[in-house]
Amino acid sequence: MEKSPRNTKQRRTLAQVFAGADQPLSVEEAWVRVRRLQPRVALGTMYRNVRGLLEQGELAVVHFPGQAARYELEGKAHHHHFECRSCNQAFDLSGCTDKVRFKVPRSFKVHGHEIIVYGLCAKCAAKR
Amino acid sequence: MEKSPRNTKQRRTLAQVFAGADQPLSVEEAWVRVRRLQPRVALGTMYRNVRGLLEQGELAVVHFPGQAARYELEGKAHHHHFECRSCNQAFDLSGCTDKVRFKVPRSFKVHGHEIIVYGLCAKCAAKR
DNA sequence: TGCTAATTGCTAATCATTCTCGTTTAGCAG
DNA sequence: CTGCTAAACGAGAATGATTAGCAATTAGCA
Ligand SMILES: [Zn+2]
Ligand SMILES: [Zn+2]
Ligand SMILES: [Zn+2]
Ligand SMILES: [Zn+2]
Repeated sequence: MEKSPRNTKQRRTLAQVFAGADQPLSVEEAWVRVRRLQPRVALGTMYRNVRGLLEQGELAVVHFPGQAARYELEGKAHHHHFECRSCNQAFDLSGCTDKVRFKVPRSFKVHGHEIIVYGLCAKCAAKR
Repeated sequence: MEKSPRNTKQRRTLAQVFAGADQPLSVEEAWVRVRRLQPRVALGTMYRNVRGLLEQGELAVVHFPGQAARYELEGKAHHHHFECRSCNQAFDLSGCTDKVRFKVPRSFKVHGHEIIVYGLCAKCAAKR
């Protein structure tokens, strides 16, 4: 009664690209890399497969305000991100304040949270 | 040499709507409320004026992963937001864990942070 | 080798947001 | 108060990211 996700060439290539990425990739960024290994892949297929891998828990989504969604391999420990406002790069921040309980009314049900720290990365901070 | 922003009726109404809002509003949500006070306002004008108020520092933007941007009056005390995953509404959470220090490398320059707590609001939590 | 449903490529359709352009109007000089 | 002009407006086209529809292709299995 389960689904039977097919092991297609394009899905394999996509997973391979994410496995070899050193930073979260947008769907189009991933598309560019996939096409280097296998031309003639449709962008729509990228979106479909990213969603598939996401649902299978193989990818995690990383959102940066005002930008297209990016994805990275799932499986890292709970962590958050730092966004450089100059070069726009994203960095992983290990750990979490754990105290993310806030004054959420008791009638609310908390599922999780997301934290983004903004600023300048080492390189960009040095330039000024 | 400065700009001369005109005090139009639609800009006034928009500011009034945000002043009376108890939660961050998307441009379309604001549009609905504006039209209750003044019909025949174009959506494009909403976007124009939101951007204007934003640039004048009268509004602040709040981003929710995968959703349209929301805006609220600038100048409130430091706070964060709760997003209901059922009805999609945004709620203000007062205060902050303050312990948001993380292990950001000392060479990085921190400007600020954003925290979003996900879950179900009181109403939606009750329905199940 | 053959069958069939999952997947693909392509295109059309959404959604949020911006842009264009002809018309209206706030703000100001006369 | 009257006119002028550039800012702002309304309507709708354009853009960029993402999703949906559909006929053709193909992975997985008998
Ligand atoms: Zn940087
Ligand atoms: Zn955390
Ligand atoms: Zn709710
Ligand atoms: Zn805070």
